[in-house]
Amino acid sequence: MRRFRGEGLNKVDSKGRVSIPALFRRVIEVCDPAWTDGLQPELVIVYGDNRKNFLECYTIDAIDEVDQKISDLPRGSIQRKMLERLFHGQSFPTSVDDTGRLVIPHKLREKIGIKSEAYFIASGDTFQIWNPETFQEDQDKANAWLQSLPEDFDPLIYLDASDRQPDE
Amino acid sequence: MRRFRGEGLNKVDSKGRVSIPALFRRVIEVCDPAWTDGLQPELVIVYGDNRKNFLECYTIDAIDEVDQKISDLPRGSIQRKMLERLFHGQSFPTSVDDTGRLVIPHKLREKIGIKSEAYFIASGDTFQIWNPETFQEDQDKANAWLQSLPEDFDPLIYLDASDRQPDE
DNA sequence: TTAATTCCCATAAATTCCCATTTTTTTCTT
DNA sequence: AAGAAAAAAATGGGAATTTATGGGAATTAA
Repeated sequence: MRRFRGEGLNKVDSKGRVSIPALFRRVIEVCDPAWTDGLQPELVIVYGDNRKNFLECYTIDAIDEVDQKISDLPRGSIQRKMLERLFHGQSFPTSVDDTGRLVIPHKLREKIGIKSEAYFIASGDTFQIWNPETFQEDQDKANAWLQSLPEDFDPLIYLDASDRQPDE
Repeated sequence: MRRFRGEGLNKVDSKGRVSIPALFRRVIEVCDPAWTDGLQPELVIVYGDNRKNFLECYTIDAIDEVDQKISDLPRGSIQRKMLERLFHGQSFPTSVDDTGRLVIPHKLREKIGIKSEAYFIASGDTFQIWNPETFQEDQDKANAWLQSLPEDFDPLIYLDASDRQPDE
C-alpha cells in the first residue's frame, strides 16, 4: 500500500480550488481501483471530528478499508453509529480534476479557517489540509514539547512501543 | 454497491417538496435496476420505527435485499411479522422528480417535526432525513460524549475492535 | 368543488468545464 | 557546470452546466 510523504503550501482561489501537491496525486491515483490514465482519481475528505482543526483526506483504498471495518461492527451499536456518522455523513467525496486541483467547499474552508492558502501534510495513508497559521501553531507546540525532553532523548524509541498492548 | 456519503440542508416548501442532495441522487439512480436516463429513479422511505425520530431512505437495491431476508424468515414467526409490518406496511415508495426533488407527505413531515428545512445525512447504503434542530441535539450529545473521553482518544480505535467478539 | 397533488416552466446561485498564462522543475546541450 | 529548451506544476478567468428553489396551471382525489 502506497503512502503519502511530504508537505506543501498552495494557493486557494475564490472558487475554493487548490492544487494538490504532485507527489500526493500519484498516490491518490494508484490507490483508486477505478482510476486509469485520463480519468479523475477520487478521494474522500473527512471533516466531522470537531476536536481536529484540519481536514483528513482518504484515498479510495483507505476509505474502503474503513467502510469494511465499520460494517463489521454490530448493527445498532453506539460505536457503529458514531463512525457511520463521521465517515459516511460528515465526509465529502470528490475527485482531482485534470489540472491536478481539488475544490474545497465553502463550508469546509470555514471549518478549518482557510482563506487564501492551504497547507498539505502527509500522514501515512491519508493526508491533512490545514490553515497554514493553525498548522504553525500546532508545530510550535510540538517543538516546545520536544525541547522539554532530555538532551539525548530520541523519539525513535517510540517505534519499539508498537508491539506492546494498547493500554500498557 | 454504491454507498451514500455526505450531508446537506435543504428547504422544504409548502407542498412538501425538497431537493435531494445531488450526490445522493447519483446513488439512488445507480441503485435502481429499472432506472435509465430520463426516468425518475425510485426509492423507499421507511418511517415505522418510532424510536427513531428521522426518516430512513432505502434505494431499490437496498430494499430488495431487506425483502429477500424477510422472505427467508419462517412464515408466521413474530420476527417476520414485525419486519413485514415495518418494511412493507410502514414505508412509502416514491421517486425523485425531474428537478431532483422528493415530496415528503404531510404525515411524514409531522412525524419527524419538519417545517421549513430538512437535513440529510448518509448512513451507509441508506440516508436519513431529520428535522435540523433534532439532528443538532443528537449531534450535541455525540460531541459531549466525545469530549468526555481522554484528550488523545481516537474513535478510530473502534475500527480495530471489529476482529474481536461482539461482546468482548 | 375544494383541497391536495402532479406537472411544467422559470430563475438565481453555485459548480464544473475548458482554455490560457505563469512559474517551477527537469532534461538536454555545449 | 551553465545556460537553454522542454516538461510538468500551479494558477487564473470566463463560459457552460447543474443545483436549488419558487410559482402557477393542470390533474386527480376526497
